[in-house]
Amino acid sequence: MSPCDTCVVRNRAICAGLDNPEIAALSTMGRRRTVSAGEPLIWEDDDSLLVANVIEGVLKLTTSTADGREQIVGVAYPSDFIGRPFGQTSAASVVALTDARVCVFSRNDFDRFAREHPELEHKLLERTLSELDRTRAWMMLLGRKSAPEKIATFLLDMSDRLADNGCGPHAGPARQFTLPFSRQQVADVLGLTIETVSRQFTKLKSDGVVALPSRRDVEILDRGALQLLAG
Amino acid sequence: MSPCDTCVVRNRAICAGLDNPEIAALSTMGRRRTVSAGEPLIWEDDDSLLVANVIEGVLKLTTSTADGREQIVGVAYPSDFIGRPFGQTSAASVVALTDARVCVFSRNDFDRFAREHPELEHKLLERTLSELDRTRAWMMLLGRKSAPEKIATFLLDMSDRLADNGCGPHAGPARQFTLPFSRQQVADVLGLTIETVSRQFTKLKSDGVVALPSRRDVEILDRGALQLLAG
DNA sequence: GGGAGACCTTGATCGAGATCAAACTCGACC
DNA sequence: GGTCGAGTTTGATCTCGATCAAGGTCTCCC
Repeated sequence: MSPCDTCVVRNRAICAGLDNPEIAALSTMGRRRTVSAGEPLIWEDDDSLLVANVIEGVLKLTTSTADGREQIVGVAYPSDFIGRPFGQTSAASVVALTDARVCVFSRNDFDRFAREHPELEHKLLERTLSELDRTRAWMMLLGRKSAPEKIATFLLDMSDRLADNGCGPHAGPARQFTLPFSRQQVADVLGLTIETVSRQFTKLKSDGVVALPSRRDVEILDRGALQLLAG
Repeated sequence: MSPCDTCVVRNRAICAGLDNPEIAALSTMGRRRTVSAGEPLIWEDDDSLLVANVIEGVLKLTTSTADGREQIVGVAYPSDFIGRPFGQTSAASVVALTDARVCVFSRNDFDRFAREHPELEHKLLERTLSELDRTRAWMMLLGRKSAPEKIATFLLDMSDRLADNGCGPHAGPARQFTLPFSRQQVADVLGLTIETVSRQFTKLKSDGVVALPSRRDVEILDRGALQLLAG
């Protein structure tokens, strides 16, 4: 397998600020990997000590109870960072929602490299703080919002997240987009059942708030109404 | 107001690894402040740009909806870090649950200082990663656990958190402890109503799983049962 | 383009937890 | 000690979302 050069080039967020010799060093450590939709990102080492960068695609981070209930606790988009440097194994498991390409690093190598490159640690810190903010906002949704509010908030969030996937100028939220989630996965993000999600989608459609041209496609017809519903 | 020297001494987590001149520089930036139970930690600057370290006491981080529903999205114990360096204002508001002492820094000063001291940024990163792990585990609770499971998980979590508040050798989880939360605040942590929390406490008491000598005091009688209930 | 199966929608019913309402407890303060 | 009031418990009822149970639809693959 060749060094994962494209991931360090594409992943501006992680690598910005490193000058060239440092990028070269990071690139020799990373290995590119593809993961098909539905496949887990299996950590190759026995000790489960890997970290990764998303190059392309969307992955979910989930935790489950012993009896099989699942909660999606995070979603990783291109340029996002996956894994848990500097500590015990993260409890979450990672599964690709779409075909994905990632750049994988051994955790030990990555940790050592990060310690030697403060600029990388700084980027990682900013990114982790942002993720924590987002996660806390989601706690509000899970603990206190009703099903209609959850669905509306979810659609607005997806609209924002899927807007700036490309590299162009920030174009604002997307009016139409393709969900990387099945109905069950939407339920697992929102702490609902698949039936409730389906009913809420149907209601939004019949109220003329959204159009649903296909199972995965969403077109927002009345953003104001969604924002009102989102609470 | 004098430089906040005790906070940097006591807060090993933030300051470990900095050699003495650096500690001196940090200590000139921080100002000690006390906050009474129930009082918000009001950010003094107009632009709400402060960060802080907890020296003593417990504080809650909350988000609220427009119509007044509240969710506690984090709890800060001694040595924990509060605030949002390197970015826009965090959405959460901070209120002391007990009388508290904190060490406050101007965000700009702190940011600049952190950028110049990679060891501090590293500590901050480890801490933020741990907090993210904890927050994600809480998402599972909020999204997928039943009221009895939530209460049991909460009590076990409190037992762990309140155990190593002191500086002695790690003594394992506490068998009895004083909750820093009112019933309403427990409800706000767990995404329940106060009535449901009260009923679950009463049930655990009459089942002999816990003793409740006073409103705020808890004694765990049957930890195994709690762990079973926690799911 | 036809069949199979995964995924999704819809309907009927149920129940956990919310809501509404009232009594009780405990500590603070006079 | 008595009173006041916030905080808590307990009870009755209601409701939202879960659960149970069919159908329906899209897509993949031959």
